[in-house]
Amino acid sequence: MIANELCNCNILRNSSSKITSIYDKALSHTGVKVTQYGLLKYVYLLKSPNLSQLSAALYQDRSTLGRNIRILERMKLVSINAGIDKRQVQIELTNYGVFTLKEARKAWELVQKKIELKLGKKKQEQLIEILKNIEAIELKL
Amino acid sequence: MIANELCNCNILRNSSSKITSIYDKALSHTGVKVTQYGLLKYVYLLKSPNLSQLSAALYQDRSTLGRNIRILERMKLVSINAGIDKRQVQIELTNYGVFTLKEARKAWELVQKKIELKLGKKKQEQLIEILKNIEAIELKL
DNA sequence: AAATAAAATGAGTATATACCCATAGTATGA
DNA sequence: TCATACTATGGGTATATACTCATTTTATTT
Repeated sequence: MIANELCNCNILRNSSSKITSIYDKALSHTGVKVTQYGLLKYVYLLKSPNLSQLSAALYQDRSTLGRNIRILERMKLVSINAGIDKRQVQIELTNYGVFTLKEARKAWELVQKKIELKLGKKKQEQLIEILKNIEAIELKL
Repeated sequence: MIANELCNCNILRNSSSKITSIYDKALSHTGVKVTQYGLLKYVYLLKSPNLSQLSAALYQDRSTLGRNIRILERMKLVSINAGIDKRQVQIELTNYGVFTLKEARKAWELVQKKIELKLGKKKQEQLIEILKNIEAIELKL
């Protein structure tokens, strides 16, 4: 009665997990994981944002972001300071954070290219297109 | 110097997260999340497996499985008993677990169909194909 | 049979994630 | 200006996940 059809959700979860571990291994010598690289990148791109700005840019929960950022702080990659508005925290890359971001960027470029080669340009583009579709889905539930 | 190109890994992570929350909402009235539904389904399909069998079927870490199964045990959805080989634990669905699995299955079918409609058959198939490619990737790192 | 190897699991530790609620600070409207 | 509403964040709690190491049991090899 219950068969084992492919679940869109679980195949995506599995692929996501698999590719995350590939990227993590490719970045491992830099000391950061691909998720942390993403965070550092946005702190850089948004030029010392506060948590709400970061979480809006990353479409992630603020408290999640807060926790993840505090890990980067422990790792001396970012500093967290009170903003002029004292409710806010201003997040800045440390020098070590900038250095690490650049190293991670090099490693990221390599693994990204390798994946693109393995997958081929056409499938790569199809994937992006389909995932955009998925992220745009709003089901009435 | 550091631009914001699309990262295969992060777009997959985001899509995975997004679609997980869609499935979770669709299943919410059954009391289980889509990941837990997947676990229940495999306990059913594998007919009271032990942890190693489950983790092999799901390509997941054994200790992860152990923790997730103990959550299902707390929820009275499965029972965990010692096997004949006393190292093993035998995992069985309770009656409530079977009932919940069936309810979750109905909800899963609905949301799965809705997603397929939104996405279209062609993209659906492309997605599966591409994700299989990704899961098969073995980079020498 | 005794020693050793292998298998199954659990526990410790850690990250990533989200939800809800409390609190502190700021802005706004009467 | 004072009460109220809004904003930014932190903390509690919970799930999902993986890695490493210890322990218990079983299997294998002298």
